[in-house]
Amino acid sequence: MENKTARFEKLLVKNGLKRTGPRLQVLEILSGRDSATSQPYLEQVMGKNADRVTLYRVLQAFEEKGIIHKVLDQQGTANYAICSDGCSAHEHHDEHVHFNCDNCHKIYCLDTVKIPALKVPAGFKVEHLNLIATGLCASCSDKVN
Amino acid sequence: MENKTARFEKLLVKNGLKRTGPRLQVLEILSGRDSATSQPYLEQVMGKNADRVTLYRVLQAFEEKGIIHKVLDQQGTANYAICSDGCSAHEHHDEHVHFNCDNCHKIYCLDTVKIPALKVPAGFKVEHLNLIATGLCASCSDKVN
DNA sequence: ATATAAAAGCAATATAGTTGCATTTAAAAT
DNA sequence: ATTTTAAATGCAACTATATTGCTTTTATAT
Repeated sequence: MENKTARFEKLLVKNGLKRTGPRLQVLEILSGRDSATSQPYLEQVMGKNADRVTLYRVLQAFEEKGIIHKVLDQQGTANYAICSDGCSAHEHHDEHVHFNCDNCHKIYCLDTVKIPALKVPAGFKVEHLNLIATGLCASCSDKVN
Repeated sequence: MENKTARFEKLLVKNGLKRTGPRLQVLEILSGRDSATSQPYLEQVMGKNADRVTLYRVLQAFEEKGIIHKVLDQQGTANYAICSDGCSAHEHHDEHVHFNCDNCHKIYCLDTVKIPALKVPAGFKVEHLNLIATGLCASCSDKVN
């Protein structure tokens, strides 16, 4: 694999964002995880490397640029995951299913599962769809059996 | 229509809950609305008729008994709506679509729109589905045109 | 009328997120 | 290399939502 940090630096520059410590660290953390990551977790892991407010602003900037997307968990807490290709500042294309495991509480982006089209009552104009499934993830249902 | 308060009182008794002022008022408010109602709104409307904590506990009790269901809005704030028949303390059956209007911010329960079944990756066990659509509700898309 | 479990009230605290402003710094311009 | 400057960070204070422990009140059964 190519140098990861270099890739992240390019990504920042491409989006008109300066190459800063907190930003690189957030990308580093998010890219190393197989599920969406909560703000509180990020805050804890980053420790004193960045102020809480900085973290919030980094996340907001990344979301606006289409670098990450936000998904709320069952408690309403923000979780973030790196976007698939095809997202940009102009539009997110993350209309995949999010799977919320009742056991390990991880939130998986099921990129392969598309949200089916929907018939809504007359007059309603659907702009975006957000489907959250809950249950047991592959790893946890394994353990139970 | 039959006396509404009497109906609510029966509902409480049926669920082993005492007939109290705050509880009746919450039912009164929720039943008079055409969309899900946020905790902050309820708190404001109830004013000094009930303590904040009481309100939270009423909502929690109702949810546990299957009288109301909770849906989080895009900010992660809890909103509540009276359940359709068929919900109970043992299980909720509110797997309808929630429609979140970008303009008036009302959350509609689209009871008639069922969530389509879903194919998920091997190993994942889906327990519940929660589909939130955003866009313009019938009333708001009317106004725009 | 009384007893009692349940509910409500009150105070304090937790958690997530925001705002305004001063300081620092990455990167552009010289 | 230095300087400049817009962008980013840090800090302090604050807001909103939600929770916990404990005391008092009350709906209901006896």
